[in-house]
Amino acid sequence: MEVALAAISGRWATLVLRDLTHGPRSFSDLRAGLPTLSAKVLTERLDGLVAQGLVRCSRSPGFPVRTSYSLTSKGLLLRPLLEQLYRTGEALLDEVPDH
Amino acid sequence: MEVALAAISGRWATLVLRDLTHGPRSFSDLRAGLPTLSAKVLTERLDGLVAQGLVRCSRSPGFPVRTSYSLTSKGLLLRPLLEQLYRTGEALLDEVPDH
DNA sequence: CGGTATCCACGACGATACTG
DNA sequence: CAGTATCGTCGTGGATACCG
Repeated sequence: MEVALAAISGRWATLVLRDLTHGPRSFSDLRAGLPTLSAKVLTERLDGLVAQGLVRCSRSPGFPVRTSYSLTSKGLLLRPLLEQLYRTGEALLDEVPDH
Repeated sequence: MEVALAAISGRWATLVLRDLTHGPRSFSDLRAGLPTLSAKVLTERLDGLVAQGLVRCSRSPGFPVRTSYSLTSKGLLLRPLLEQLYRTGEALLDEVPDH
């Protein structure tokens, strides 16, 4: 469990991973999907995810540079967990407050 | 998803919840199960979980005091998520490092 | 037994400005 | 476009000592 928790640790890492489950995304795509996330933090999260082997990054040559972030096979293992996060969130919202 | 993430936010909150899925636990039980967790942090996590309505606490009268923490119906909703965390953790460990 | 009180360290996060 | 640099805030967590 601690291993899985480390993978999704931090609120933003999880939301970045969710976006990537829908397909490859550029740096700007990710920023557009997470409007309140600063460039610095996004860079930090991506660096961490790449270091953990969950995400890979490819860059186009030339200028301006284009990047493409995508999930590795290891990153794809997180999909069921992300789906369960979604389902559990819905169940919690359905529950009457304070009972 | 953000709702579910909030529920298990923090590494320790999740591990406390896991212990409670096995039944009611006293403060000492929980400490024994999480040896590296300080009393202060355990108290903080429990207070937070109670405030979120996921855990309840009952105290025996007399001295020395005995407490019993258990999951509420809302807390029980987290069970599938905790199981998925376990399964995902195992899958990540099976994966060859760096691929 | 079941906590509090203090203090401190570190990482996550945010805002703003700037660069290859 | 895709970041880096700098600075500051906040929450989580650890250590130690103490209390009802």
